[in-house]
Amino acid sequence: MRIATWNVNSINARLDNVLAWVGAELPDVVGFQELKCMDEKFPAEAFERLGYNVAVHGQKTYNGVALLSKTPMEDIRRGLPGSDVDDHARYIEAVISGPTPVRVGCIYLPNGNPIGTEKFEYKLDWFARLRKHAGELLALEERLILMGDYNVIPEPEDADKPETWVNDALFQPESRAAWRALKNLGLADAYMQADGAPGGYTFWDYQAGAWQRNHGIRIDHGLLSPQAADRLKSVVIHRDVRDTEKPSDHVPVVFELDL
DNA sequence: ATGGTAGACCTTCTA
Repeated sequence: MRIATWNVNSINARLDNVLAWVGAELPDVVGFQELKCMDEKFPAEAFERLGYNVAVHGQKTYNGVALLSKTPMEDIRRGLPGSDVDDHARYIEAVISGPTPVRVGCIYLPNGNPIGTEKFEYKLDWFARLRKHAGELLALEERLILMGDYNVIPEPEDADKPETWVNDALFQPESRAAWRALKNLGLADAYMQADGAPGGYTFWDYQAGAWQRNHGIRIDHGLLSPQAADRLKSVVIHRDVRDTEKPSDHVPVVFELDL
C-alpha cells in the first residue's frame, strides 16, 4: 500500500499539476494540506474520476486538508480535538478500509512565525494537542500513520543551510522538542527508519532561487505506530515534482507499507 | 540588512 502526503499550496491553483502526479502515481491514499478553499470548492469530481473516495475539511482562504482513498474511509474525524476556540482546518483523519485497515491522520501543523508572538504559542499549543490525540490513538494499537506538513526541521541535517533557520519557528528548540516529545510516545519517523540520508528535503521556498540552489528543508513527515513501522518498505520523496510547471513549494512524499 | 515569490482577495495576510 502506498500512502502519499503533499502540501499543494492551493488545490485549485494547483489542480493540473496535482492531477498529473496523482494520475500517474495513483497512490492508494493521498493526504493534501493547504487546500486554501472551502469544502464546496474542492474539486472532488476530478479525483473521483481517478477512482478515489474523497473526504475534505476546508476553510476559506487558508489551511484546509483532505484525504483521498481508493477504498471507502470510515471513522472520519475533521479537526484536531482539544480546543473549543481553534477554527483552523488543519487535521483530518480516517480509517482506510480493506483486509488490513490503516488509520491515517493528515496534518497541517501551524507555521508559527514570527517567533515571540501568539502565532508561535498557537503552534506549540497545537503540537501539545496533537501529542495528546496521538497518545489516545496509539492506545488503540492499530496500524497508524500521522503524516503531513509538520512545519518542523527536526535536525540540522534536515536543512541545506541550517544557520538561516535559527530565528525561524520551524527550527526553534521548542518546536524541535515538541517533535521529539511526539515521537517519544512511540512513533517512528518513517524517513529516518527507511532511509535517513541527509538532504532528503521536501520544501524549497519560491524566493531567492531556493530550488535552483537546493536550499531545501525536510518538514513533511510521516510518523508510524509500531504496528505500521514493522511493515514499512520505503519512503520516496518525489523531488522532481518541484521542477514541474507551476509547482507547489512542497513535493509529495510516498510511504510504502507492506500490507 | 534586505529582498526575493506565490496564492487568496479588498489591500494585506499567510507562508
